[in-house]
Amino acid sequence: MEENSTVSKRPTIKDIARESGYSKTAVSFAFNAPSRISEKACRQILETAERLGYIPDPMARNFSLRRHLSIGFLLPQVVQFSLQNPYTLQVVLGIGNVCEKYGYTLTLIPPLHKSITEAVRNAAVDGLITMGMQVEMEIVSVMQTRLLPYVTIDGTPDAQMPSVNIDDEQACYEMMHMVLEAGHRNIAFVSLSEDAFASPAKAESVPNKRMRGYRRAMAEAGLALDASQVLVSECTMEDGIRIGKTILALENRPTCVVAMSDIVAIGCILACNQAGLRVPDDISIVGFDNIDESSYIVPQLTTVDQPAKEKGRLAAEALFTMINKETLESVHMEIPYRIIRRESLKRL
Amino acid sequence: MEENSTVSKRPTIKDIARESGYSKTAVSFAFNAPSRISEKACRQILETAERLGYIPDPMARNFSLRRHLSIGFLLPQVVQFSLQNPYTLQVVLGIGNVCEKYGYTLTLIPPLHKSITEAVRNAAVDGLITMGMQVEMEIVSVMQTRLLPYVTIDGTPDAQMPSVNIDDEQACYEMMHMVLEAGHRNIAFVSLSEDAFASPAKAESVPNKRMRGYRRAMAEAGLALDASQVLVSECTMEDGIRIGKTILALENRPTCVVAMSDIVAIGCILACNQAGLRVPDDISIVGFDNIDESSYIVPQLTTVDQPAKEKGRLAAEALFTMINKETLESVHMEIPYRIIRRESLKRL
DNA sequence: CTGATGAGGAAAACCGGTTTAGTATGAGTG
DNA sequence: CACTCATACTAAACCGGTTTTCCTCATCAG
Repeated sequence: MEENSTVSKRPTIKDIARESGYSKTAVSFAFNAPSRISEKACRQILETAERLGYIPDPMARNFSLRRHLSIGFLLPQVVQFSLQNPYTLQVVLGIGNVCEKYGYTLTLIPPLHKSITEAVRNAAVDGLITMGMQVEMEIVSVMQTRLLPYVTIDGTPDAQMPSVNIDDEQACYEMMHMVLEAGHRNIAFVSLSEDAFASPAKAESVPNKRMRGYRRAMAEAGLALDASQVLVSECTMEDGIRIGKTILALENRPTCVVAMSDIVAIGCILACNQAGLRVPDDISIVGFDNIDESSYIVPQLTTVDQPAKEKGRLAAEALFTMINKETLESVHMEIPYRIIRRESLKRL
Repeated sequence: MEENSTVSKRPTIKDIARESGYSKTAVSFAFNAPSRISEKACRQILETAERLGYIPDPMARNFSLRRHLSIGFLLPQVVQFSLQNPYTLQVVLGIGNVCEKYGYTLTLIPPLHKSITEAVRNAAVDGLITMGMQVEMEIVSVMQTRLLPYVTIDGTPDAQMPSVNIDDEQACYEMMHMVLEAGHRNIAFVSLSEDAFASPAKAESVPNKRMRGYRRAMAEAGLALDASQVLVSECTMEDGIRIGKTILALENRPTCVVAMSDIVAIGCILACNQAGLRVPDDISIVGFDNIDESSYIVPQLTTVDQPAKEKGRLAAEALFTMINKETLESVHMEIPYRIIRRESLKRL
């Protein structure tokens, strides 16, 4: 049943060709290469297009030109958590700025109910940026099969995988060193959970690298490792609060909490406040990331500053280099970090 | 010069058809409707696909199926500012959650260097959510011409434009009323600037609606309007600081600042702190939005709570309703707000 | 034995653009 | 005048899938 009176379809290039008396080719040229047709033809075609309300279908154009004009960011967690984590948000901002510069859109790809692999199979993008990716993951082979350029932030460097990182092991080691120097001996260490699409624990993941830094510092200080002092947290303030409570309930309460994420550290501070403990007088807390909030909160948080926005920027620039089929100057980018000592760490 | 040895192309459905000895149709069925072919054929085809590393081209599929599986969010400002504004971020989160639920991606569309109109013309999405849009804007006619469903948040309701709003005029009026009740007579009002893609000032834009609430409250209190007390700010903390400094430099310094955005209000608080003034003892400051930070900051901010995430959720749900060609229950959604009185407003 | 039915699969049309290859015309050149 | 060349344009192929249409063959009821 044809109802083209009510369900009016958009006009296509063919309609404009017919109506204006020119060919499809001419119409295409009128929009994309006006110099290749006469002024008169161009004018007539554009006028016809205007009259019929013709706008070239972006999907058809992109399909024909084999491009998407968008790059994807694979959210490490559900949307809610990913963007609520200020660190991740800064990364997204860094990526977004570069997209803007190149006239691309930024597609946020949540792990679909189906699976993250399915999401990557279907992603309508020219390239992907991921966080915490390791080369053994299934999605890596999907991206490779699709010949889709990709870069990982906070992932495991590999010949197959361009990456942007800081020296996580050393950063964590230095932080621990500072805490130990300050006289702490009973320290709770709050590690990061592996990401949503994590594969079997891999020696080179960020959580593991930091863990190595932790162990090294502990060993150097001659301290034994105590499994009950190592906890794992999601990267959310809620989970930080939960972890904080857990720590406060430990038999042998630590004098310092070293959290691998500021947002978790802030959650711990809140938990302490709720429990009536003062930071840092009753307990010291340090974090990692140096998000903006860390300098606002009372007490100001001791943390490791890592330039999140810069990570995003570098990853995106690298991705565009690959999209343009140029070769990367360096496949593994390591950028500097900085230990920032503030009020939340007290000398014992 | 053919270099198919190195520049290997991805296999297409045709290659799988040839290689497996079946037709393109059969291959398509193997992936999308296995029940329509024999088990044996399906097995052979999938096996061939696996062997050759075939993944159906998402672009081609989407093109053929006339869909994108993505909805767009038109960033009201450059990426940097949009997402750094916690209010906007909450809106994005609300939208993102819904996308996740429907298995769609969320495309962030920055105003391209070209123009925002160009961005909308080219957007590869099934629908668009915008902020602060008014029906006279050029992009509205572009979306209509493209037959692209759209919803606006904080825009001007119109028969042509589904919208999600609070009652901005009344909310602002009530806030002003409370400030006047508290005894303030010398009040600085910090209005919002119109959005990036603003059209000629329209009576019904959010900034204007709030301004009406402001005027009504002032009139009721029998106060004359003083143009020097009305300022306009970008929605960034930096600009908030700038505005704060400007206000402190006014000859006749106000006893209260009413800002139309918490992030600006917070900027004002910082400016006061820097100038050695205490809030609210030396000057009261109130905001609008009730972002999370407003309850953390010292002093806690008096503000209007508007459910940003809920706005995003409603807009996205409405958009999906339209994408599915169902009819909206209500085209103009107005949701409740709440005045929240906290420390930053002092009774004179 | 015959005709109807349904399953399995192939050919071709289609989605809406871009691009290649090619044609007709007129101007310029030796 | 014949030949080249540029201009302005068109027809058809192409991008890689999906979907419609149709064909063949086996099965089964009458």
